Amino acid sequence: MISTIESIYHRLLSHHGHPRWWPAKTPYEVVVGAVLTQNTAWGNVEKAIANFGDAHDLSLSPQSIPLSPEAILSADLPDLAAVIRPAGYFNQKAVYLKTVTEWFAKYDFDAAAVRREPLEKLRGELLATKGVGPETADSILLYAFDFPTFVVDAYTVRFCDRYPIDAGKGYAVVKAYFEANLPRSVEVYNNFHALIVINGAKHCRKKALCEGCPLGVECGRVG
DNA sequence: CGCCAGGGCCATA
DNA sequence: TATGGCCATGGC
Repeated sequence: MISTIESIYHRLLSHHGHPRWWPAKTPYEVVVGAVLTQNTAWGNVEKAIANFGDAHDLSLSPQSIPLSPEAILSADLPDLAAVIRPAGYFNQKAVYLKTVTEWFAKYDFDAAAVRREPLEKLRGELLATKGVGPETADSILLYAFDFPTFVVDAYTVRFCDRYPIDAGKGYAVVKAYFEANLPRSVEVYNNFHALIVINGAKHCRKKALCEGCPLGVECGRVG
């Protein structure tokens, strides 16, 4: 039902406005945020991001590390872990930040160079990177590098469950469902996933009935 | 106090 | 291939 999914998208868009995601200044900051937010509240990610320092500020503590790929690659693991501590799982994520940054190094930390490559090739490389699963890979490709790949996350699954939308089960199946029922558009994929998260965080958190949800009476089914 | 958050890895069967 | 344990902080 193409019209159904699209109508949901437009209802969310008119209700919440243009989301303008991902909240980050640079493509590399999206990459870092995508790893840090794994199973973690965004507020904690913001605290972790804020802990990265300015390379030119000599008053910073020795463990301070600038938010740049070069600095993260050369940083000692314990120091990096200390910086990202508020994001949780800091020992794992410190390693993951290094491995995903090593991937970015293949393109000389150049976002434009990444954008010249085929989507599926990049997706395969990212999925082969330790610490990068399907959601993180698609978040990076869509939000850092503007590739048309739909992001499926916990919010997306809850969203389908509550509406309800029978998008199937499993990451690849749900992703394919959305992509098959929407125009292949970076802007639509970007906005739709952002709106699902924004709407979910506001109205449809886990174990909470949806109150004031713009989607209508169907939304509120707990499944 | 317990539950949960914009997952992914790894061991086991 | 499909579960289940594990990782860890901070907000509510």
